[in-house]
Amino acid sequence: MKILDVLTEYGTRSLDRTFSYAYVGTKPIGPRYRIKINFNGHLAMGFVMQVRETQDSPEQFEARNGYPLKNITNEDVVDDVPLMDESMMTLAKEVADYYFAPLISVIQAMLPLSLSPKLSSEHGPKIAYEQWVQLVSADENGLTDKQIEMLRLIAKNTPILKKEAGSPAILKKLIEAGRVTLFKKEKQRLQIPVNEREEPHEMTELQRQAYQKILDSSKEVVLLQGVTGSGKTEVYLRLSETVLSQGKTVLMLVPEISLTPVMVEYFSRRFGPKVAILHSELTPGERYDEYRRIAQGKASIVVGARSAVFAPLQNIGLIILDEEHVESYKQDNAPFYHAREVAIMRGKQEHCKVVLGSATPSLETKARAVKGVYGYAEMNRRINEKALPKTQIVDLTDRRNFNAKSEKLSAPLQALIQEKLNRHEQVLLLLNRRGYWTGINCPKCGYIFTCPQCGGNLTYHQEDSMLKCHHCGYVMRYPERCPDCGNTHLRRIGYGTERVVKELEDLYPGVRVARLDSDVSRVSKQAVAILKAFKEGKYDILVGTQMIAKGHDFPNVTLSAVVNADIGLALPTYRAAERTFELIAQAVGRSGRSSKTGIALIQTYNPNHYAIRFGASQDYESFFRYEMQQRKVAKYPPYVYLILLEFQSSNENKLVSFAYDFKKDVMTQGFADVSAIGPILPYYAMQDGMHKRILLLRYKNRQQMDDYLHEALPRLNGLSGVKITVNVDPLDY
DNA sequence: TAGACCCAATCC
DNA sequence: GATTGGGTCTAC
Repeated sequence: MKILDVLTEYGTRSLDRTFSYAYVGTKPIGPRYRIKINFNGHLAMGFVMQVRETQDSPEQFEARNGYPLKNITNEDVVDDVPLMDESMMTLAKEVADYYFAPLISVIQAMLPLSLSPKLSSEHGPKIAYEQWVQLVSADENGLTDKQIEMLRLIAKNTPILKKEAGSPAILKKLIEAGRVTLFKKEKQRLQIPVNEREEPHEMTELQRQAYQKILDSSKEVVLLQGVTGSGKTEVYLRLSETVLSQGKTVLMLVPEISLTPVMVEYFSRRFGPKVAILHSELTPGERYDEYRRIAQGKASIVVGARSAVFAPLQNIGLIILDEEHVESYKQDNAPFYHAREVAIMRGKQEHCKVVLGSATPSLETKARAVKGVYGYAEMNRRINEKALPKTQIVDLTDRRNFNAKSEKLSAPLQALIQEKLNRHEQVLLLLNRRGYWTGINCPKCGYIFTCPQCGGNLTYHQEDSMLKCHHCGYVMRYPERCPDCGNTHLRRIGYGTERVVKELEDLYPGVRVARLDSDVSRVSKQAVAILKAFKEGKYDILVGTQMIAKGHDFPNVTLSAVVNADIGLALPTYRAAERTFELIAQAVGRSGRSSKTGIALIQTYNPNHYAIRFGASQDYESFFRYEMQQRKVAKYPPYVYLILLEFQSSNENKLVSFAYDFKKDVMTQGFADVSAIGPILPYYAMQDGMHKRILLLRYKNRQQMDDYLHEALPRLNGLSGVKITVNVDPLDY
């Protein structure tokens, strides 16, 4: 008798183990096939982990194990082939292990909906087919003129899409006459623009050295640190060329979806149509097609965002993570994986180089490069020796920097914008806050409009006159009066991107201002359209959140300004300074990328803060040294590891005592160098009726803590109705 | 006393 | 995650 050990589709900790079924079918079956199972009296999707033989009869099996086996028949087998190859399975196990995530939930994160081991995959898109017409014989004898016309068209263009051939009735006659046949072929739903081929650019001396150093490095992971404008992309392309010429494939990761089209264009100009795209904004159908195209070996380059790290490429020769420091590489819901870490796991497994590119590497990566764990290549000058832009810091606490026209845009900034507008050059304004006013309260009774779902602050959006919660998505219409005291005069505080646009339009009548933040880019393709229009000079000023600061090359921008550099500094995370430094450094790097000299301006209430000073002067090395000291003193990464545990329950009393019990359990293990912060109320303390507490573990010995948690989580999970989520290497707190 | 409701255990 | 079964509460 064949026994199947299967995972169920449910990604919970208590079900992170296999269940056994008897296979009585005849169809091929094996590891990584999906089957439909009867699980506790209901239908569910199962995922086969192992097939084994037993000599036992069903009765003997039941006597030996204490439960009867349920049968799996031919009808229950979903797949004809395994869903993934063994190496992807090994990767899934490693990711699940590292992130304390149920294995099935990692597998589900890796696969497009249609191939995912869950029942809902049955409603996913199917393979789309197109009908094609193939010429059999061009013999025109006995055909009508209309039929001959079509036959000649087909003869000239065979094979031709059926719908392009013309009248179906005439085509039918031609088929009956044996002149042509129909066949069907898989349709590729995602149309990737075809670009003209381009010869490689001559590399500069610095690029050539970096390229060679990466190839020669004995380390598998190499940090490529190149200042903005130093031409990292050309190095990526040359490395890819080398790897492709060896018959291997390339995985190219970019931090944001809006950067994929640009990168795809670079690669397709250089290497032609063997590029596939994978990211979460593709339609499920497009994603499915691209996934299969990659799995079938029809693409040798994959460009994509975070989830593309799981692209089913075979024979990988190179993985590149551009802008390695960007936090969007970390998934912000379970299993909380970081594409950089997964890429490194994959690189190790496939024995291929992993190149981490950045102008301002994350402290973790830089520290490892300094220690020699990673290889290191540097490009410290811009192409054509272009000077970095001049920078100016404007002290917002000094009233002399303001005039009567604006409370948000200082006089020096106003003057610079005017100067650039006069010269028909472009301006980039960065503000890390969406919306119009960022807070509403009642000056009479002190009532503050907060989110009833999660307690966060509500932001007023003028676009649709709504109050929105940026954390959980709660929306309400803008109230005319205070719900407490009825006062109709509400106080509006703070400002976001929408308000800055309004301010600019008032200050410079006739100016063309575009805005780009996640409100705008939520409408698909809007981000790409706005970036393109701005590049083409259809706008004078682009206002946006950090999504406009990354990777984009705007040749005509000669002024970039950070409207309020302090927003990031106030955030409750150990990375506040690093984020602020990055934002400023990136903003400065956006200005003056072509022949014109650029200038960058930083408005801040903390003009002497090291993150702002070093950011403005683009002095990464000094920032790195200073911030490393801070982290060492404060006991934060990269000096320690972090794990964030989140506890959830509807019963607050049980929740709190459970959280303290957990902490006690950790702290009484007698581990050295372990500290725990909390349990504390998280910033967002409620979520659909569930209370939350968090516990932050800091430790030095990863192996020790891993072993402990792998034992403790199953033991303590689900006790007294408290749910535990684990976030390994969290970026907040 | 039947039905509603909640909680914890179980799933092969 | 879905189902079940037991315990407790509640309305008439």
